Amino acid sequence: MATRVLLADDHAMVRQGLRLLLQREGLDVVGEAADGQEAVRLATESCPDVAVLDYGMPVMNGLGAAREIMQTCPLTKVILLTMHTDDRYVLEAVRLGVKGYVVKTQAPTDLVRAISEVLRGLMYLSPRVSRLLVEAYLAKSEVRPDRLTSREREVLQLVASGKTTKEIAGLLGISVKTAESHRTHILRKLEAPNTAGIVRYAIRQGLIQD
Amino acid sequence: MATRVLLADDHAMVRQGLRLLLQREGLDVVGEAADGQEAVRLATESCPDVAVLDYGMPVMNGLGAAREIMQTCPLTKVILLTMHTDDRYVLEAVRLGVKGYVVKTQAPTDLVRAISEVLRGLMYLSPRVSRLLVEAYLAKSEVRPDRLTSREREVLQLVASGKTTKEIAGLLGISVKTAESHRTHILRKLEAPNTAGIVRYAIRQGLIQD
DNA sequence: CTCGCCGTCAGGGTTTTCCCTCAGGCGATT
DNA sequence: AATCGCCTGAGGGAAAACCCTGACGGCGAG
Repeated sequence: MATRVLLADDHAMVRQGLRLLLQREGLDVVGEAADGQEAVRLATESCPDVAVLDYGMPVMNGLGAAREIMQTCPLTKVILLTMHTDDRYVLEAVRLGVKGYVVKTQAPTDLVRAISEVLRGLMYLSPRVSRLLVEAYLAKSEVRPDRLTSREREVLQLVASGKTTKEIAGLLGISVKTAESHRTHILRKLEAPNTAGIVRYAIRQGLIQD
Repeated sequence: MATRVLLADDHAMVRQGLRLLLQREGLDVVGEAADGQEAVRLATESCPDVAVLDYGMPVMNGLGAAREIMQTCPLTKVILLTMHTDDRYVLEAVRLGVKGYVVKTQAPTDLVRAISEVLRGLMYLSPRVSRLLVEAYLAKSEVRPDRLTSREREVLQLVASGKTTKEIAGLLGISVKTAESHRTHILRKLEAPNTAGIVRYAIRQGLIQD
């Protein structure tokens, strides 16, 4: 019996293309979803062997869907499909128990290989992704989530929403120097060169609306 | 002789999927590009019948690539492939001479239909897009003060990706003062108070990745 | 052929960000 | 008790962003 695969991506065009790619490899695509919730629903019904989930989907993103699917169908191997190679995403996903992490910029064979590997009980990460992980290991002997404190996250949201340091100080009832201090710490922890990096991070994490 | 198609998308996986979709329809995919510049280079060499360009690509986006391709190969019909249905960009693309505007959330048949339509000399817009266009036409008497020029959009992308004004000037081969000038105009047109607003706008419009 | 928009560049100004260092209080962990 | 992380705050300086004004050549529309 062929391997049963669930495919989730909000772009129907991309989804169909991937379906063709997988079918050509002899895989049985048993379901397609356009968002995370639909993916969870379909997975709950069929509990496929593999669930290939796009990271950036509306309603519920790939990571959220992965969490729920792995709870209801522990035997389903989840592979995340993503546009970016950000190491923090990978760490979060791996910590959650995702079996594969594949970047869309890679050749389709990468996804096919990922599926066969996770079916054998192994974990598969796209070359670029694993390289990032290795570099992270070498750089700091331990993989650190580099999490922001709650206060820093609060400041982060305000910065990303366009507030100046002075405004933030006023809003939080602290001195400008303190707000500035938080801002500096955020830049350090995120390894961002400037405000633009802060905003992109905040949006990626869903901390602010668009 | 089969229709010759150039395919440009930064995600190799998506690109391959689309290639399969198009080949299944009897189309001849004569080239694949991972960014706008590569697409322009390949198009200049082969001048295909149709160029299917993803909007959100690194180095040069789909609209920029479309502009250059249409200059060097006037006979090549350009179809933009995009994640978003933003009316402003549709209008700009149409004004530029793009023959098709297809949204990735649509079924693959939408792209196939678009190709056959533009080959017949017609214009094709995805259903959701054309509805927005009609609405825009109806409300046309109003002026759009916040429409960015192509140069401004170029600067916008660099700002949003974290580049400083000095770096942007170097990258574009213009003076720092000119880059600063563009930056100022962007802030005005977007009614944004600072960099954060620029980044959020760029991400909303899908002009930069993550 | 004007007129306006675009892209180019400049001077000169204020404000904000970015980057150091340093330090006290406070709560939790060791 | 001592240490550590977090929040708080400050001084001071370099860089970048922000905001005016003004200018000039090009190019397309009226």
